[in-house]
Amino acid sequence: MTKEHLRAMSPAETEILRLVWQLEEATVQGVCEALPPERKIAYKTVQTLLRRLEEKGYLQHKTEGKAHVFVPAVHREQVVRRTVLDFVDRLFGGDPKPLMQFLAKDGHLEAKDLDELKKLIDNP
Amino acid sequence: MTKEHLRAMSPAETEILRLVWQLEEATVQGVCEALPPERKIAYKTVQTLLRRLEEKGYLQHKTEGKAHVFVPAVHREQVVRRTVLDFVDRLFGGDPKPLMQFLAKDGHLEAKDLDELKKLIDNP
DNA sequence: ATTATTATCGTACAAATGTAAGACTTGTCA
DNA sequence: TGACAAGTCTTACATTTGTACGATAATAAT
Repeated sequence: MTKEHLRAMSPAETEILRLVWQLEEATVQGVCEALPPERKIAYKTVQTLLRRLEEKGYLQHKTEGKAHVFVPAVHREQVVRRTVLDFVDRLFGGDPKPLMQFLAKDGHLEAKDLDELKKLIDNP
Repeated sequence: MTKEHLRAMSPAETEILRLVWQLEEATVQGVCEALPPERKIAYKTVQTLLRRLEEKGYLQHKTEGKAHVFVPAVHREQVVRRTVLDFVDRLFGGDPKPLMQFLAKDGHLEAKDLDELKKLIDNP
């Protein structure tokens, strides 16, 4: 259970890790391109963030050509779980209901999504 | 709208601010007592955190006896909103659905809560 | 092969964060 | 009214975070 020892990611790191998950595997370039255009952040900075994520154990890399290709080193689900629970702890003292409520009324969900969600609630 | 200028709270600050919300108003003492017993953190540290929250504009204080009584300076709903949306942005790229899903199946919700939630979904 | 391109690696550095101790002040109780 | 307890105010300090540059190394193009 290596997972317990993972130091928490910082917000900026979280942002980057999400992109690696999305891309499944990614070079620095790749991440840079996947960034929302309004998010101005230097190549070198992304590089640093990826390196730190690797140091912390969230990513690994293989070398391909001259570039590093980063891949997740722990399951996304696991990380999401820890991160969300921690967030709920800090902001709501561990009670997820207020968060659900907020999302249901303020979370910009489409009717379709809400429907899906109800199904999800019914068969867990 | 003063609200836009609020610097983000740090995780530790969030934890403390939540307690002030819970208590409605609180002294350093009060917050210390409201902390979960497993959370070991010095009086002086709580004091620092409260001061920083005030510097950042989340709290104000009045003096009562020799102690400061801290009270929220911005609406909780507002802060929660910004904080949650920011969180969803970083971890899910702005899509709240995965978060809802996680909460629905992994969020330790009681059947009763889920029911409530469904009602909430139906009349938003 | 020489050059241009593109990466990485090591380094930097100010600001924020988590954590708290020491000095000084002020109500409070004997 | 003077000592004491409980506060605040000032300061500290190691770490982490956000942001990035310069030197160097590897690959691709000519």
